[in-house]
Amino acid sequence: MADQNKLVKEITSMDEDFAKWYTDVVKKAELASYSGVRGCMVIRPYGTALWENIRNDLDSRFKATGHENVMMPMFIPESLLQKEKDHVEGFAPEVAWVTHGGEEKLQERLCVRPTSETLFCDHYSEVIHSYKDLPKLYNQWCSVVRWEKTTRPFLRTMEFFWQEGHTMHETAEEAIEETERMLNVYADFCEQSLAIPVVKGKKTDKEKFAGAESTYTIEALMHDGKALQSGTSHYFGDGFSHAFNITFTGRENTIQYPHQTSWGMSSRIIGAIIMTHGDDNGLVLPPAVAPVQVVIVPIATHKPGVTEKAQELCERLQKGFRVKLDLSDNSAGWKFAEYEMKGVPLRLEIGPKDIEKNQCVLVRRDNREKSFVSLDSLEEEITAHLKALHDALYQKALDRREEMTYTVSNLDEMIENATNRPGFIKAMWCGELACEEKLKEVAGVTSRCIPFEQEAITDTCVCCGKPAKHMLYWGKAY
RNA sequence: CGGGGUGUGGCGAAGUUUGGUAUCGCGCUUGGUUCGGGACCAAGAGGCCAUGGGUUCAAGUCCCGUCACUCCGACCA
Repeated sequence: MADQNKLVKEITSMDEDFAKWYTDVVKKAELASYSGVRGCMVIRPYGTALWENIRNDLDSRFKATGHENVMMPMFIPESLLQKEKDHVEGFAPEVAWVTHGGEEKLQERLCVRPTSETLFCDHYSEVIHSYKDLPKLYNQWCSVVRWEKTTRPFLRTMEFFWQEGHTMHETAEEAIEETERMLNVYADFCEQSLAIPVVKGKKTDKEKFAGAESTYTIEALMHDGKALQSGTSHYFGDGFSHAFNITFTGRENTIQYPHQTSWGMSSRIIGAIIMTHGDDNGLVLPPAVAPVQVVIVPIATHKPGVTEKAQELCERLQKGFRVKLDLSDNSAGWKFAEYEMKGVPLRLEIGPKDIEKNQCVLVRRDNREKSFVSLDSLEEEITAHLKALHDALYQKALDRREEMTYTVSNLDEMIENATNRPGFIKAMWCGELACEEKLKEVAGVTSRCIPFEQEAITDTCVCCGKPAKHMLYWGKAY
């Protein structure tokens, strides 16, 4: 009653301390907990169920675009990693090495995969011989290891879970098309399933993936105004093909090198969900991936018939939704708070008064609006409310992003904005690395992407004043 | 990897300044009463105070090291 809007007292409010709010939500919603291994987390059942839903949704999108799943080794011999120069330079500082097998020192050390381009390439060199073998459209679900200095649950851990697609194509055009196609798959997934609006674009050379010719990205804006790269798609050209000697006989009977792509989305996206939709009462989950879409809280279970009615309702709804019935002897109020903290989209309350009137109470997580719903039309109501909730989450996130997106035309404005207002900053750029570096130094921002949707703000670079080539999104990033 | 902070039952903390054998709240167990926004009563269980050394008759407390977590930078999905 002291604070009507914040019913869950155990979570630090966002305004007070966003970083603490984040870890509170991760812990209180039982998504993950720290493990005994430095920088690695235990993803708890609720977090795992969320990841499985994300995975199944994405996987079906990959299948629909013609991809097949494979499983590669988790070790990479040093010589294999060394084959592509830019790639190894990019990853060398953060790979973990296996030097012993049992008691014996290995002749060649093995790295624990930080990403699997080299393994895929090694395999592709064996299985690709003719243009008829192309395209190869492979994906793998796995975990990878990067020896990070600083870690945070989901956002940056030493081991993280992801999928990595690796494809080979006959022509550059086809590969570029694939790179763009998969970026769109990610963007659609974020918007349709996670209710997270994203900006699609291309990374600058400074920010692109080690070994890639070009890197595409989807960038999302978190509640605190920091950007989160939510998925990437890379076009490699034929650089790795040359390095790994992958060749095929083309249609004209000549030896050719295939063109490659890779693309990935990681368990970091769970961090994006938390920081896009969460509020001071905890997690808010988009219905498409929520482990529990509807929780049923029976009221006054000691009264005759209540438990039975709740069970009956649960069985009925399980046919169409992910439903949980909580029959524990915690108080109703405790349960309300608990499932709000865990972000369950809809709550149904059913008590003696409802049973009399053949209704139940339906409460939405995002705005906590209550309505009385007839049991006769419950399925329809739930479907409609889940849809409305998804749309509201998306719209709210989009509105916030727009509110927190600023446009600047010179260096003073850039510094003033970056210092005082968290969010995306749109500004023109000449294309020079020096300007990117200077902006990082004087304003603390990095280029997030060169958006596909370009606007002409001015015709000069925000930093040096020379003629501008592109409009970029800038910001501080996770 | 540089700078700061923190480590005490499962969780959150007090106790550290000024050494004297560990306290509180929540949670947990059992029984009972409750039940429409984190219920109440009663009785219990649970900690060699992160870790390794050192000082001392005596260390949660003082000294040195290590580890983990965390915040701010640098690096990165």
